[in-house]
Amino acid sequence: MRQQGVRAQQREQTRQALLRESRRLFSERGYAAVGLAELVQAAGVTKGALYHHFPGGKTDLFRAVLEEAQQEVGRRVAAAAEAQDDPWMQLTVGCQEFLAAATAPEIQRIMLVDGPAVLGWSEWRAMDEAASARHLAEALTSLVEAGIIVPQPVTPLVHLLSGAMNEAALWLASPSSGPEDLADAAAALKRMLQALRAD
Amino acid sequence: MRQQGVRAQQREQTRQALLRESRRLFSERGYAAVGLAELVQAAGVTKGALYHHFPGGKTDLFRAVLEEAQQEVGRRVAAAAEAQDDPWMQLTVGCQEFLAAATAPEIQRIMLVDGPAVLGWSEWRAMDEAASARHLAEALTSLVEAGIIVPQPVTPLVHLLSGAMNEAALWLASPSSGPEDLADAAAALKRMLQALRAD
DNA sequence: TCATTGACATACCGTCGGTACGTCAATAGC
DNA sequence: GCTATTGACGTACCGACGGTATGTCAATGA
Repeated sequence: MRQQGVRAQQREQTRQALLRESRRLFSERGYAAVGLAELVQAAGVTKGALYHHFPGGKTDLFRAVLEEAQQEVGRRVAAAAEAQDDPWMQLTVGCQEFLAAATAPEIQRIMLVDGPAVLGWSEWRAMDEAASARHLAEALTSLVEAGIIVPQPVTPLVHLLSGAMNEAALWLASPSSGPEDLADAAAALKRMLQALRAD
Repeated sequence: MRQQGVRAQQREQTRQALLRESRRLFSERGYAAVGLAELVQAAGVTKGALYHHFPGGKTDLFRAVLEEAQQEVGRRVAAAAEAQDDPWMQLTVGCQEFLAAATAPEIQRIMLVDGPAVLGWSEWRAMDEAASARHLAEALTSLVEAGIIVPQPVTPLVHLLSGAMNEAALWLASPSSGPEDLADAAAALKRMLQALRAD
């Protein structure tokens, strides 16, 4: 199925180079500080190629990079959760995994800082929903239905928890926090989750 | 004390016009979408005036606007909290007030979306700390010392709660949520706070 | 009264995102 | 196998934008 014709092969290669280099540059210096000239040079192509693959220009390219990063996080969280049998453990382990995944430098800035500003909060939120917040919502819903969590609307909960973890990840990755803070943050988060339980 | 000389009076007037119009434009269309030309025209001045008052240019102007917005929120939260006698009520009422204040459209985008992206998360966080998160930290600290909250490091808590409220405010102000969601979000937040109590 | 300075306005520059157009090889049809 | 077509770019250029250097003129202080 792969490599049907030298044409599509080259195409995919160029696209991947663009994605890879832009992700690196965006995460290192931020969306606004990276120019297209530098971007295409790093990828070994020209602006013509960029606009051929991403008609929307810089914004479109960023959108693709963001989606990639978000889905990576989403997969990591889902995988960690599915390794657990107990629904409650799926929630807590998933949250821990999210904290770890969102702390990675190559993810941080793109997903949590530039994302909302470049694409607007609504679109960012929709993408986040599709990639990873969806899992959180599903986990909470099933826990409510199972009676493990006290009955309540899950949507506000998703936003509160999602926001808490996002900010915590930002803090944990910042120079103002040390490696020992991760445990404290995880513990505090666990306590907050515990508060939702019915028993 | 006010109006010492026609000179300082005009100066302050120009500065306020710049601040007011830029805050309006930034909150309406976002930092990146507003050009300096439009900005200075709306304020009735020229770029020379802008760079005279804000040597750092667009970034400096945004920083001043952000600081203004943050301190407004901080004052509202502090005022609401101080109206309460019970320390625990100070915390909960302060959080509710923050939710209300941060939902205002003229605050939202500047404080929660563009802020971290334009100035970087570190600087944004430092300003937030000085303006409003400080109050949250103090309230939590005194509650821990009073034995009302279980002993634990407060810094992670501050970040978790702050992030939760920020994201909740963003959601509550978005078209994807209705006015009835505010009560649900407030209730969920209250439950999370309740989880911190020792009794 | 006059020199100084502060609060701007004007003119200009480099850079950046975006677009129009040209090029050339890979594919498709005969 | 030959040719028409198309797709994947490269090149040249444009307008707009943020930023700066310089000019101007009234308020201030001696």
